[in-house]
Amino acid sequence: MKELNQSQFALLGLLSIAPMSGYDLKQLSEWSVGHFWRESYGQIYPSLRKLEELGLVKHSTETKPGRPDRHVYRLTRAGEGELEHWLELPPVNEVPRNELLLKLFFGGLIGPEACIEHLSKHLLKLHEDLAAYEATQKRIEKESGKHPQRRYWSLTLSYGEHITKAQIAWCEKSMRELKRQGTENRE
Amino acid sequence: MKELNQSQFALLGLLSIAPMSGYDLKQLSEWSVGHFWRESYGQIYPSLRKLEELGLVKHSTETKPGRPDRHVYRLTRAGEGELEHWLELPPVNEVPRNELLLKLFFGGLIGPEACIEHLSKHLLKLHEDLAAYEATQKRIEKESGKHPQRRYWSLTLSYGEHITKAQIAWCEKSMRELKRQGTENRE
DNA sequence: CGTAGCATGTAAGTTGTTACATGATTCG
DNA sequence: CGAATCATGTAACAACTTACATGCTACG
Repeated sequence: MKELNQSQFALLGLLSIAPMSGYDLKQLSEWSVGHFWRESYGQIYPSLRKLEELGLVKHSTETKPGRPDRHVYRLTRAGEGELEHWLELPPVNEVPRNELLLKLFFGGLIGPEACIEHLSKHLLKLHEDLAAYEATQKRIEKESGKHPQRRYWSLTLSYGEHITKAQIAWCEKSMRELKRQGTENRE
Repeated sequence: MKELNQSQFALLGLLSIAPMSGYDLKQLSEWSVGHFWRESYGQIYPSLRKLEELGLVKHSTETKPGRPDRHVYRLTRAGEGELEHWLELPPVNEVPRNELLLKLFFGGLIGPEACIEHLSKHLLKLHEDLAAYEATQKRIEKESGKHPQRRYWSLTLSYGEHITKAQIAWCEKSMRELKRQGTENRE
């Protein structure tokens, strides 16, 4: 009676939106929860099997000529129950590793210029992320104008926007400081 | 000629601050980089061995009566070189998983009250984090008033402060919205 | 005609956590 | 006297990524 892991609950959650194949799960997850949750096929397909063994999902096969078979999974009652139970449990958040910060922490060894270089690349990425959040917001409004959960989806996008803006501010401030330091030290 | 992994570079980095034992590395890392990087003993001890095999660190043993032996590791020239080379490479940042956001994304299944509960717990944690950053800032000033890298250390703390404050703002806003929604729906 | 998309899946390897084992000393 | 701190380490497991394998269709 092994417990499910986070990945498996994530899949149950996505299946609560609509019945889907493994391929669909990957696609949907990428634009919907992709900014804070990623799954690879190497996790998805074996997990779907296991969930089915446990009776939490079941699949039906759709056949179309000239197309690979689609295995469409849907939640069972038991699956819904498990999911809801898990959703109520307080979320456990570990400290995410951040390689940029780690490199900056040891920045003295490579000097301010190299650090500024890392930061400016990061800054570009952040602006792209911001643009992506806006695009996703629009996509949610279009593709699910009526879906009762769209308010919750916006909540998680709003998170992305908040912390991305905060990172932009931090990046710009840090780059200014490093530049100042660089010129001061030449005296 | 297997490449080193992130953990091993992190250890090299910490050893660049001062020669240390595995135990010391764990202690130091917790308060210095602990808000964005964690290592367990299960990684530290085997990694130190491997780094020594590769000639990137070497250890000497300190013996004190009535105390366990300390294996103090220090960087070799080769180790410094490897570290610096890695620091120059552009950092790779994967999307960190966030269980809180995942649960909120599916919040429709448990309702606004349960989501507010999750958020308020998170909010408490965020305030603790903020307090911890201030304490660390002071500790840095005290314990390393002269260390040339302390500006870089402050940079990473500043990151923590920025995104923690942004998260606090997001939490409060989200809680307000969920409360509004909860009362509106009763009509 | 090559590339991207559709669609499934596996195998090998890497990485990481957790719990365990040991044992002395110091502090309350 | 019990708990925390100092200090090392291993074994078992869990989780995750990547590359590979297959093969058809639609598009430019």
